[in-house]
Amino acid sequence: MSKVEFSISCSLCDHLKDSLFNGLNADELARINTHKTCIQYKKGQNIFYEGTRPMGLYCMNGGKVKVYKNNLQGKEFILYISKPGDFLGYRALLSEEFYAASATVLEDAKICFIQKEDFFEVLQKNPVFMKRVVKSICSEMGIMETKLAELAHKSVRERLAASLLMLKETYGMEGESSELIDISLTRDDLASIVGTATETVIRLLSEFKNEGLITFEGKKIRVLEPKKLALQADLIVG
Amino acid sequence: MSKVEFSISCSLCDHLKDSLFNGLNADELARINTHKTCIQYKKGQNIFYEGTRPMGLYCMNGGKVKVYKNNLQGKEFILYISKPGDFLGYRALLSEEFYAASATVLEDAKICFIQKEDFFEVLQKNPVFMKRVVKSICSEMGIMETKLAELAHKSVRERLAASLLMLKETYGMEGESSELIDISLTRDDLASIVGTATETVIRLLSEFKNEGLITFEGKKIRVLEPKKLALQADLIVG
DNA sequence: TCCGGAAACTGATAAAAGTCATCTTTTCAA
DNA sequence: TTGAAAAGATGACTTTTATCAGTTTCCGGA
Repeated sequence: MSKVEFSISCSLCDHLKDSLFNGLNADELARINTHKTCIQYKKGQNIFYEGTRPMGLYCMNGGKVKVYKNNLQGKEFILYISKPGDFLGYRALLSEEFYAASATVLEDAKICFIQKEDFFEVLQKNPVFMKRVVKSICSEMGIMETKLAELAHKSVRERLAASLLMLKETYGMEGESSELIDISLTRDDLASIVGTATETVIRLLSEFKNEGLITFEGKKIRVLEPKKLALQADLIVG
Repeated sequence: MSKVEFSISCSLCDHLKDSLFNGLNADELARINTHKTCIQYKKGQNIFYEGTRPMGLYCMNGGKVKVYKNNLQGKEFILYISKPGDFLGYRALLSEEFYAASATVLEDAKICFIQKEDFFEVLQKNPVFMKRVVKSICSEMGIMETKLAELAHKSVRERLAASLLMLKETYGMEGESSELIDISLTRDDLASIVGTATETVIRLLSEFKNEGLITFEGKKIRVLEPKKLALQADLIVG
């Protein structure tokens, strides 16, 4: 397990345009850069643990990271999957609490760490940036409200279909009439996203496959019939 | 169904000290007051509906309100129960989206409506207030993350026990060795909080009663054995 | 290239929870 | 005060999903 440092200026970052930092001026980006450390993580490495104190903000430059909670029995539930341009761990930073979740690398990742003082200074001096951050957080909360209601009343089958569609929206690679979900998740990970047992995911995936809704390509899943999948997810009325 | 107006200055409000407005100066409170309208609602009346556009901020002065989402089949899931001092509907306001949930009065309520322009002006001119609002939202998100993980992996029995304890924490009236949950919820409401069927709540409540963990007092529930209930909720290790 | 462990898969079984039907009790308004 | 509607309760039954035990397949490092 190696943690290799790398160096990239925020102003030159490919993902600046997708990030909440987009729109900051040169001075502000320089301030963000001041004490920044950028590290390459390997699959399986941990970024932060639930219950520890946040010291700054992580900003994704490459790869994919899962943010999850474990219950007392060790069962995992994945709250988010972060991709380049996303902030990581800013919620606990802004609420001045310990991390409520842990973060682990799913696919080899490059992540920059920004000292909280630098982030807070830019945040306090730039009301437009503050507003954008607040808007993003509140939008995220709306998504979580929807997830809560779905988790409460949808069946596992419906939730799996909905999760596949969500993953397609976020990681989908366009094909002619179908889309490949370009993220390699184990059945365990998928179960942790849906909130169910691994065996149940395996069984339902093969049902969806037999029904012609999806196919497997190596470790990845291709969505053949998004409309029919949306019907299964009870997202649209049949 | 009558909506009776009433009048109260924020600076004289009993609940100012519990509210995010606490700490605002006289000028700022005056600005909040400028276009404020205060209305008394009866049980069952609606405050706002999912899918509509927020025009301002609701601030609870009395009573109790449920914030909930309905799924396509009409099943309800209660996201929050708001009490005096709480803000209502500020998430959608700050994310500039439509309401993602609906709000209905559980117990006769007095609610003030603050025009969004007034709220935003105070928010933008007072960075300390902004920081407090952001901190509160992020803290709320942490609670939702925990709820999501619990909903995913806890049994209905565990969730009901946890919900009763949560209600006790928020609405508990101290007794000698037991606490009365001072909010009258129907079994339907309780089912919508836990995310289960009404019959299941009824059965589990009578189990808890037979096990001596709770008793019923009129429409309310008294928690006799919070520690044993916490064990049932799998919140502490037995 | 071969071995060991992880991941994927399958089947059997049990437990949890939803649904439906029915009945009783409570509440509230005419 | 009473009668209808809402809320609460109970039983029978079904479906869903978890759990456990076992097998097969895949993949990376020695």
